[in-house]
Amino acid sequence: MPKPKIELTEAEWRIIKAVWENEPCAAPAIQEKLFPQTRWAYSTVRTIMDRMVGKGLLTAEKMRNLTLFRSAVTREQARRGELAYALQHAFDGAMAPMFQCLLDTHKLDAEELSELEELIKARKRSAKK
Amino acid sequence: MPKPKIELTEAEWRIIKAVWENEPCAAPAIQEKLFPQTRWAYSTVRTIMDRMVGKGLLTAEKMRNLTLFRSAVTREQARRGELAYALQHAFDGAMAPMFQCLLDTHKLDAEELSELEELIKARKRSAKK
DNA sequence: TGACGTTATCTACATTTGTAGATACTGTTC
DNA sequence: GAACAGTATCTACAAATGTAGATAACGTCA
Repeated sequence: MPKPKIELTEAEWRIIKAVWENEPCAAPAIQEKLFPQTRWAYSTVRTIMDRMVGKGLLTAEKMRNLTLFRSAVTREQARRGELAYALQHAFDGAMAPMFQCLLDTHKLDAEELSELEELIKARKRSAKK
Repeated sequence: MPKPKIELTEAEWRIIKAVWENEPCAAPAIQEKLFPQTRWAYSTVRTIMDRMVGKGLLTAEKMRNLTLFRSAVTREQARRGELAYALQHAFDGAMAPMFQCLLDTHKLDAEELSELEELIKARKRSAKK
């Protein structure tokens, strides 16, 4: 069965995104990469990453003096987890109100709306067959 | 200006939902209402509610021996906050991938898909004028 | 006015998260 | 083999969150 409930904190999101883009990678590289935005010290990054390994969000493999990290959940899984959280808590599991809110809040131009329509049509087609 | 960044924890969601449905209300009532699902003690509920007042999520008004609580953010605001969090962190602000993920993850039948299409069409109309 | 049920207040403690300094180790290069 | 740069480990601490017991105060009804 799939990973149960994937939920990431803000810091964890930052890190796993960097990992996805550099996989496999060492902690110092991630720290450097994030430093401009976060100003985090190496030990900060490393602590979070180690904790993420404990949670099953990353895996670590030690080679000589280097620890290589890899993501243990895919971007899709993480995204789904985040959406599931919002859907469950804020919308009691009801999709329509969620879409409604999304459409109400984020002003999309006609073109973007058409794009969404396309997505739905595509889904309809694939569901039908 | 509107409330900056509204983010609720799981426990806070539970409570504010109960408040929205009973507003204005006293803490003991909320505790009783939630007890079947949560098994929380009165002091647990009360502590969370007091902290929520501190965060500006609820307001409290003391009358004699009773404290009446009211929500300080609307359901819509809270929903928007939750979606904004997901959109920002999981999708880097891009709506289309978010919709895509939503459609991929939660299987909707033809009817529900049409409903969504309707929502989009309605939005198109109102945007046009 | 004393007892009782209701509500409130205080204090406490474990866990998780954010943050990082200090110190130790390792492999490489004179 | 001493120095050094790069990496890792350990320890720490504050804030936020989840959880609740113990105690006090209030209002009401005999």
